Amino acid sequence: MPKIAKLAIQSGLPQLDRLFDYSIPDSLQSSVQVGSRVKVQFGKSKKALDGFVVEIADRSDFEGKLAEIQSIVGHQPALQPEVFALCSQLAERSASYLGELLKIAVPPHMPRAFASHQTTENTKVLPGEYSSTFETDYIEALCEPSAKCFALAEPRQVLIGYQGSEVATPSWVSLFLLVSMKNLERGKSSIILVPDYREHAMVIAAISSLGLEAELADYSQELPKSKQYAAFLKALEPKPRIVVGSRSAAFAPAHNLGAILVFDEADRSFADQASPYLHTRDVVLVRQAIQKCALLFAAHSISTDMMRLLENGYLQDKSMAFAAPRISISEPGLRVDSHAFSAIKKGLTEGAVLVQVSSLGDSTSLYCKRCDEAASCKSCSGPLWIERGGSKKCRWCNGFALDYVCSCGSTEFSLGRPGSTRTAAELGRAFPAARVIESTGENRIISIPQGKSLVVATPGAEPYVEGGYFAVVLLDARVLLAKQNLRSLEEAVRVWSNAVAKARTGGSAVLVGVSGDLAQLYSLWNHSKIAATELAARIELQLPPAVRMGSITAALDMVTAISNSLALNNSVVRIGPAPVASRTTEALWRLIFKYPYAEGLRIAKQLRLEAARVSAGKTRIALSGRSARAITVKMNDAEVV
DNA sequence: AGCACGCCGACT
DNA sequence: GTCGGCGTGCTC
Repeated sequence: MPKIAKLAIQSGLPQLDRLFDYSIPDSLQSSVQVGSRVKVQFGKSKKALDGFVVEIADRSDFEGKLAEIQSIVGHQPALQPEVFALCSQLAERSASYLGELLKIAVPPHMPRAFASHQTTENTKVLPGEYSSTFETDYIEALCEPSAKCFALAEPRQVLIGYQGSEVATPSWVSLFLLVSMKNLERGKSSIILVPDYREHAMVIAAISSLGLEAELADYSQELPKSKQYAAFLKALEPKPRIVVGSRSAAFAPAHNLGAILVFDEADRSFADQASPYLHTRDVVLVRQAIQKCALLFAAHSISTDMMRLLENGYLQDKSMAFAAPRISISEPGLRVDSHAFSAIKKGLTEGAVLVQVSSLGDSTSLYCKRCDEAASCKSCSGPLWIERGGSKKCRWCNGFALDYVCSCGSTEFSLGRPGSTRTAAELGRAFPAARVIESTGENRIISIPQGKSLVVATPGAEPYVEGGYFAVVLLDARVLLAKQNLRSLEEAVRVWSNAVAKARTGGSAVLVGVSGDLAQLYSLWNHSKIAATELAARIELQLPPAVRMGSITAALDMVTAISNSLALNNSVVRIGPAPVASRTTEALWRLIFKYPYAEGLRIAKQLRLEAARVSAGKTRIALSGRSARAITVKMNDAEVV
């Protein structure tokens, strides 16, 4: 009896978000299985498209004549049923469509990388020969199927050992690897998600020093596409693995998935900047619900999103037990005040010191010496700053303004707050014996050797040093706090804490220029009180994450039509529409809408229908020449405030 | 996305 | 009479 296959077609067309039946030719009867990637002729397109077998059935409900599957790609099913379920649920929830999610979840087939891929040796069974600072019971509890936890991680390095070798690594790395090893022991896989390549490098380094490379599927985005495909193929094998990666690894196939482990979920890099604008936090919450695996978030601070999930009981608090770091605070005053100065001085007598500054370059701003006017770009009127090399540059358009003259005719300027370069130069003069290292987002240093180094770094660019820093000074703490942004407080606390976590045991930290309740709570490392207070304020103001907030961007007539349809749901609060700056000649308007979490799925479905109806036939052509979406829907857009 | 079907204006 | 404009709709 010839079978038919129900296929999800991988295409960029929203209206094809359903299954299509194809007959399986005799020659492929034995090889086609659920999850197989196949080539099919579809519609009027000349070249064959990729499809994924979602179901195999005896008969079809389709009236017309079925086309045949042309060929099969690869020999392992490329789309696991769980990953298919994840993609379809996320497509619904994000007002997107299956094809777009499949593009994220399954990389395109690469014949050469496929041919050279070799299956690795069978996983060696771990005899539990590891040593750590964690109780076995604690690790076991985190590994329980369906355990959903948050852990405030000890803000320092700890030791982890396996079969005689021992390494010092950040506490969260140690914890994640212990959970992964426990899973390997039980024949289960783990997925470790990290915000960027420095954390990625830490995890990979620890895995290799523990001798676990054979089970590693390295999902790094830094690797060439062929290596990324090799990692996908390795994760696809029916063997337990440790998958390590960033956003895209949340979709990685995994044999017998035991746990998903996420470090620092509030880092911006977990929010996708491209459609369907998903946040990794939401992706893993949905995946956990589908696979019933363990889910563990760890961080050095508590985001309001984590706090919300802890308060409503969705996550269990499994914070590590540790001694709070020593933090002193100083009142607003001089930028490098006596507290900061003496901490740097004392730290440098023993080893490396970390100084966190808010921005890179030489000077964050420029003012005319004669009329005190702020210098601004001639072409876009953005503020000028002085970059590392000493040139004047525009913050908005990145253009150079080398021969800038103030509108009053003066060419004499005074400098604003120092950036990393000038801070490094000034501190270098004050501490001539120290080796001064500057690390910024543009020019990042992953780790430095031990020794008397003075490291000046912007948030997120702090290098690791083995054993940790003797002192950590948060120099521009107040500047980070004062950003005009809904999340400035939790973001400031997060970046301070990630810096403090790089101090050694017994090292000191100084929070410079912040006073009041926040400074008091911070010096006591009372993250739960800080997060609870912040969440309470958001609930009072009905701002995320107390409610969800989304946005719709399109031409005014389309936004208005969709806004009217949203108005039918009286739990939705609409703000706008307001015009937004756009690079295209066409004027774009944006509507912001707030809605309760429980309404999310219904609203996403409604918006998807509405957007398809309103934009039918109105696809505009982007400047690049490619067709672009006429309507952009973000179901979770915290950036708009 | 492609591509065909379909129903109204100026042409050998 | 009919060639062709691109609005509408379908793709197993």
